[in-house]
Formats: sequence, C-alpha cells, structure tokens
Amino acid sequence: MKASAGREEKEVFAAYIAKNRLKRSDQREAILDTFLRSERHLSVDDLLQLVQKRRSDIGRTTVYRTLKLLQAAGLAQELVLQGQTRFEREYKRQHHDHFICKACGEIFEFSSAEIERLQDEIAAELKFEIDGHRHQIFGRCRRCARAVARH
Amino acid sequence: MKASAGREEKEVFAAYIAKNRLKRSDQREAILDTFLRSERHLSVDDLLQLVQKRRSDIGRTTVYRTLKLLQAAGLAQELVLQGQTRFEREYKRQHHDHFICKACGEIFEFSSAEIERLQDEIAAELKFEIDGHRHQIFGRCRRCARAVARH
DNA sequence: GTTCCTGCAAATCCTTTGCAAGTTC
DNA sequence: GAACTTGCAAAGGATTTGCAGGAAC
Repeated sequence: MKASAGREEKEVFAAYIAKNRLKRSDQREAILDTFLRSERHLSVDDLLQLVQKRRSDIGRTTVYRTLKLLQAAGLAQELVLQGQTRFEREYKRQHHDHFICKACGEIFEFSSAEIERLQDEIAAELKFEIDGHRHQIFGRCRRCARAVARH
Repeated sequence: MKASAGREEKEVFAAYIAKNRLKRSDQREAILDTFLRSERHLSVDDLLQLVQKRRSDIGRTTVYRTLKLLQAAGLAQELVLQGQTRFEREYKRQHHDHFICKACGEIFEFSSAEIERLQDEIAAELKFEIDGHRHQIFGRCRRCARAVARH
C-alpha cells in the first residue's frame, strides 16, 4: 500500500478545511486515510471498524461527522443500496452506477455512455434539467448465478 | 371516482389473504382502497392521513403492516426517493423509473425500452442475471427550470 | 374456541445534537 | 485565549415488536 495513497485527495481535504476555517485533527486524517485505502463501498460501521483498528479511541460520531465533511469536499459520495447507506470515493472518479448481487451482496460498478445519452434525450424532451442520477440494477452476479444453475 | 376503482387489485389482495390464511379486516380494506384511489407516490404519513380522513381510529402501525402485505402481494412497491420512503402501485403497471425535481419535490415517471435493452446487454456481458432495477434522475422540472431562468 | 388483527407503548435502528473537556490556531 | 473538535450520552425520526383486548373464521 502506497504511503502516498490519495495524496491529491488529502490536499483537497486540507484545502477544504482551510477554506472553511475549520481545523485539522488526527481523527479526521485517520478517517480520510482509511477511507481512501479502502476500495469497497463502505457502510459507516465498516469504516468505523477499519478506523478503530488503528485508533480504537475514535468514536462513531466523529466518523459520521467526518463523512459529512468528505461529502461536502467532494471526496465521498453517499449511496443507498438495498436499504443500506454506504459511501464511496468520488473525487475524479468517472461517473458510474451499480449492480448489486442480491445473493452475495457484492456491488459491481458499470457505466454506459449510451444510457447517459438516452437519459439526456428523455430529459430534453420533457425540458427537465438533469443534475444527477442513480441507477441500480439488482440480480445475481456471475458466480451466484452459476451456483443456482448448478444446484 | 369509480366505486370499482382497483377492483382487480382488491381481488388479488383477497386471494393473497386467503392463500396465506390471514384474515380480512375493515382497516386493511380501507387502507388498500385509499392507496388505490391515490395516484401519487405516497409516504407512510401521506397514506395515514388520507386513511384517517375516513377512519380516524386506524393507527400508523396498521398502515405499516398493511403496506408490507401489499408489497408481498405485488400490489405496492417501495421507493426511496431523496431519503424519503414512498410507495406506489405496482400491480400490472408498466415498469417505469423516476425523475425527481429537487426544487418542487414533484415526481415524474419515465421509461425507455432503449435503456432497458442496454441494461440487459451490459448484464449479459458480465453474465449477471437481472431481476430488477431502480433508475432515478434528479434535477429541475420544466416549471422550476423556467422559474430559475427567469429570475 | 382458535387464530389472527389492532392500537398502544416500548423497543430498535440509524443518525444527529448538546455539552464538557481537549485541541488547534 | 478564541474557536473548533471530540466522545459520550441523550435526543430524534422512522420502523418494528410485545402485548392485551377485539374481530374473523
């Protein structure tokens, strides 16, 4: 694992802190670093547990508060998948949507310029101004589909 | 308003009750009827309020429980829009997705066979078996977009 | 009569807030 | 030192559950 993981994001966060006259803290840095090192779609609890492996004195409240800051700074995005709130990195990531396997819970990402284009077309027809979307597909992933077929 | 509104759905519900050896009740029928007469995307509170106009003694708990039954019977579908849980009719309705206007909160429906087809293609490539999806687009509706432009 | 349903109050889950003590600037 | 941050405990909001009484079968 690179020590420099997410260096750019850390700078963005520092800038956000400065701009808003907030203060840095070890807790915030530990949470951000943990978040950046994880590639998964984390629930608050996932993140709390990971952070606490390093610093067991960091509380859940601080994780909630820091996630709000990360969202405000454009570094994290909140998703609600299958009733569960999760967070993923957002900074400079290409837009994408999600497949969720109902069998194993795994989350896959996908994106389609074609679908985006069609969305824009539909919106234009209705004179609707788009500023975001969520597109989630549910089903069974390759592995779980095979498992069912085999049974 | 037709007295026969949703007759078919009422039969489906009665069949569901029978099949699962449950019992009919005036409350359930009032809730279902109210739900069917409303075309909007209702929150639990919306529905509770509407139901209570007719029978003020029906409790929130019963609305929650009945909505679960309606979902199980395939008559209602739960949506989470902008953090708010809402319900809409599902029985024999053509599949559709939602535009949500962030300015006025209005919910519009749309559907696109093209988008569905692309979804299937993407899924096929990944050998993912689809059994459902949610696609929500956020932005400003025609009216609110105009209002902003005018200002 | 048995089983299911209802409404209330209480419990639960997830998230936010108030506050006193500790940090950062 | 002033302003911000932290963790705890308490408060909130949404939803579920336990239970005693009432209704359906």
